[in-house]
Formats: sequence, structure tokens, C-alpha cells
Amino acid sequence: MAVFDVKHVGSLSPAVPREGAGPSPCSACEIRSLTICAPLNDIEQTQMAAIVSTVELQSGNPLFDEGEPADHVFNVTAGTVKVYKLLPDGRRQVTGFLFAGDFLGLANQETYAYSAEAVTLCNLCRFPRRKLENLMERFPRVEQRLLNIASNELAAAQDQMLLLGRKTAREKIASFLILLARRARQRGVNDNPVFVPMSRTDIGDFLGLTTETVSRTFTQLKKSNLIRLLPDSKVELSGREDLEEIAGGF
Amino acid sequence: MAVFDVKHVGSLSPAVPREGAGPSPCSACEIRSLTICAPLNDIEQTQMAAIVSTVELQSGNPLFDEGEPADHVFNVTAGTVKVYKLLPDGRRQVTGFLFAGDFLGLANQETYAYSAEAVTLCNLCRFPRRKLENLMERFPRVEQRLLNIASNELAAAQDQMLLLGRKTAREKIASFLILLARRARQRGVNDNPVFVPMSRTDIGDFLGLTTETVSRTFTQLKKSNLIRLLPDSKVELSGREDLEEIAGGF
DNA sequence: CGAACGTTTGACTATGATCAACCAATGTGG
DNA sequence: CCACATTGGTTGATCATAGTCAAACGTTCG
Repeated sequence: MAVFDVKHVGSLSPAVPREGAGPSPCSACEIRSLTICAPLNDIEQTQMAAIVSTVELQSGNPLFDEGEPADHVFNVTAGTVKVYKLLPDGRRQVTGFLFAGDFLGLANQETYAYSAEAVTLCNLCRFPRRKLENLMERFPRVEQRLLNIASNELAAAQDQMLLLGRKTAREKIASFLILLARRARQRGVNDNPVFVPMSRTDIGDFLGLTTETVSRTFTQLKKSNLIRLLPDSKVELSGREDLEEIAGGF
Repeated sequence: MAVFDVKHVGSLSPAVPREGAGPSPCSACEIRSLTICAPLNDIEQTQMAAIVSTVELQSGNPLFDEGEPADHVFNVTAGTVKVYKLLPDGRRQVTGFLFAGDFLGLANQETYAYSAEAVTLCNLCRFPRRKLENLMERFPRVEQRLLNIASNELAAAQDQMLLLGRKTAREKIASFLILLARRARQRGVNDNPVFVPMSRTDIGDFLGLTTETVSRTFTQLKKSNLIRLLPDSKVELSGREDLEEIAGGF
């Protein structure tokens, strides 16, 4: 029993023109510039559409688990996904939150090296790994794009190591809020108040803190008039300048 | 005044055959299978040699600093390099140690996002970023190789996040020793006793600990008969099985 | 209405940091 | 050649940040 629904977007065989009368969802894709499909022209896009399927994932449901065969890669088109690793005794490290446009599933192992789970209701494009690799042979620009994405992720990972290894709880929370705001801005979403869809536990597992410390630090920042907690998981960054300074470790 | 010496390996212009009578150092390269040059055939290798120069770097000297224009990428051929990021007040996070075969300098920014410095006497191959990019257009296998390397680094970064965010000092030190041993093994070097060329400060900055805690944890492991500290910066992993368990968080 | 869950707050604790002294090895200059 | 300084490492005493354990509160959902 699958925990998510899958729909095929294009025809399965490149020889057959795409089925139905309407255009493939890809041509209407509003976030293409953010995805791995960004460098494709119309013809190439059609070939991409032929191997892609869309996935809808309810909040809290797994996309895949660490150790599973890594048969697919994904592009988030809506919602928020978290990726994490576990220790045998249950300690968890969230290594990233993914939003619309973000790519997911890069690995050269046969199996996923981490688990992925929906934080909110999500939509994703799903590519069979093998078929995408074949396509990349023909479209080197997609491979370049992927290398570009990987480089960015690597830089983000290094920032996160600095945060985890050397920042205080206050600096971690400030950095986190600034990060969410920046990422919202990148995809053209309102960045103040910023939408914070994940739980205190998830935030703690991302920042190397406990939920209690996350909660305490939020109230502390609130009392300093640097943030305001609004309804619907929104946080107003009242003292954005100061938050940036705290986040930067000044 | 440069802190490192540079020698050109091949001719500067691809039109002119490589200078001198002897073969380029690349054809004698003992660690090619570990580097970005691995997928090159002889002809391609010659073109690569034309843009490469070699760098020797004394222990403690910088290769580049965060914020500098990222004009070159590097491949370590001998010795150990550390890469790190700093906070304004001097707090440091070492994000990685690099050994023979390791690639260095990936970034899509105009500037380096981190600093790199020699831990021991080092040799490196230096590639002008722009010229390598041009070469990659012609040799897509090098780009694939680079994507492969980036994927591996990303997986390693996620492991390190788990370590920094969720492991105890004891688990961090055990993980570190196991990591050094595994990496030594990968490049065909004796992995027990393992060579630990970096200082306690560097280890602490890599693991998110202070030098004192690193030192105390070493003595603690020593008293548990899991390791022995040998001369010449060697550490014997006496209880390797147990160390693996501790490192894994059991 | 009650159960379950996520969040907040409080009291106390523990892990690792800080501050400080000491030791061993290495290098320098008289 | 030896006194001395410097550096890296170890150990000790104390402290502070964040973790643990616990309780209460508010929301949401059967």
C-alpha cells in the first residue's frame, strides 16, 4: 500500500506523442526556472515530461526511507519536505528542509542515504533515476544544472556545519529564521512574516537542539522584540537587522 | 609574495605540443584513479596537463582564503589540507580534511566560500577554473566525475551534520578515528595504526569541541583500551569493533 | 467532552566549555 | 651546550549552556 498517489504526466514511450488534448503540466509549470528542468527547451521538455510522474504526499507521510533502493529522484513543486538521518537509538538530525523548486534524491549509492518526509501537503515531480541518467547523456545542460545544484547544496551544508558546530542556541534560531526568509524570497514568496510550517521538534532536530530549547529561545527573541509569533505558523521578523547580526555571530 | 611555489606542467597553449622531452607528470600520476582525471584517456590527459600546474605548500600555509576570487580548483596529490569557515569573533568550523586524491574548490560563486590551509607539507594540482570549465564542455565525463564527487561530498556532509548535531564527544572522536581509517584505506594506506596529522585544535574545530575536550576524550578512550597513542602522530585502533559501535551511536 | 498532540514553562542536571596550571618537545640565543 | 621561550598537549577545578524530567496549557480531532 503506497502512501502517496502517482500520476503519469506524459506518455511512457518517447515514440508516441503525448496523450490527451491538453498540454503537459510541465509547460504550465510556474517554477520551472527553479528546477532541474530550467535549462530545457520545448522539445527537450516534452521528452522530460515523458518520464516524469507527479506525486501528492500528505503531511507526515514518508517519501522514502534511508536504505531503500534509490530508484527515483524528485523535484518539489509545492509544500515542504524534510530530509533526515537517524541514529540507532532514535536521535534524529534533519539535514534540510525542501521547498518548491528544490531537488531531492541525489546519491551515487544504490540506496538512499537519508529519509524524506512531507512536512505539509506536498506535490513533487518524480523521475526514474535510470531514465533521467539516460536523458542527461543527451542533455548535458541538465547535468550541468545538477552539478550547479549540488554545489549550492554543498555550500549550504558547510554553512549548516558552522551553525551546528559553533553557534549558540540564540544564533541558531536567528540563522534559521533568516534562512527561511531568504529561501521564501528566492522563490518569490512573502518573506516577512515568514511561514514556518515545521514543528518545534523538527526545528530542534535541524539545529541540534531540543524542542524545549527551541521554544525557550523563541520566547526569548519575542521578549527582545526581535520576532512576533503570529497565527497560522507565521513569524514576523520585527528586528530583521538585529536578527541578521545575531545569525552572523557578531 | 606568494606562499607557495607553482610550476607549469604542460604547455600553456593547446596548439603547441607539450614542452621538453620527458613525459608529463600526469602520465606517472599514481593516484589518478582517485582524482578528477580518472576518466581521461591519454589524449585528453595531455590536454588536461596543458592547463595544470603543480603547487607545493608548506605546513600551516594558506592555499586560499574565504572571499577570495575563486580562480582555481585543486586536486591534492600529497599531504593533508583542511578547509574551514570562520565567524567574525574567530570561532572556527573545519568542514573537512582533504588527502591525496581529494578535489577542492568547487563553488559556483565568484569567490571561495571557505578557506583552505595545509596541515602538512602538501602537493596539489592546480587548474584554472575557466579553462577547466571549457575542457569539461568537451569532456562530459569529467563533468560526470565532478558530479559524482559532489554527491559523495554531500553524503559526507550529511554524516557530519548528524555528528555535529547529535553525537556525544565520545561518539564524535570515535567517528573521527574511524573516518580517518576508512579514508586511509580508500587510498591504499595503512589504516591501523592510523596517521592523525592534525592538531587537537583542528580536530576540535572539525568536531565542534574544544581542544581540552578532545584531549580528555582521547585519554578516556586510551584508558578503556580502545586506542593507543603512538609516536609520530599515529593512533592504534586497538578496539576497532567497539570504536565502530561507539561511532555508530549504539 | 475527552484524548492526543504540540507548545510552553519550570526545576534541576549534566555535558562540555572556560580558566588555569603544568608538562613535554622543540627551537633559539647567549 | 645549556638556559629559556614557545608551542602543543594534558590535567584539574569550576562554570554555564543546553539537556532532562515534569507539569500545565491550548488546539485539534474524534
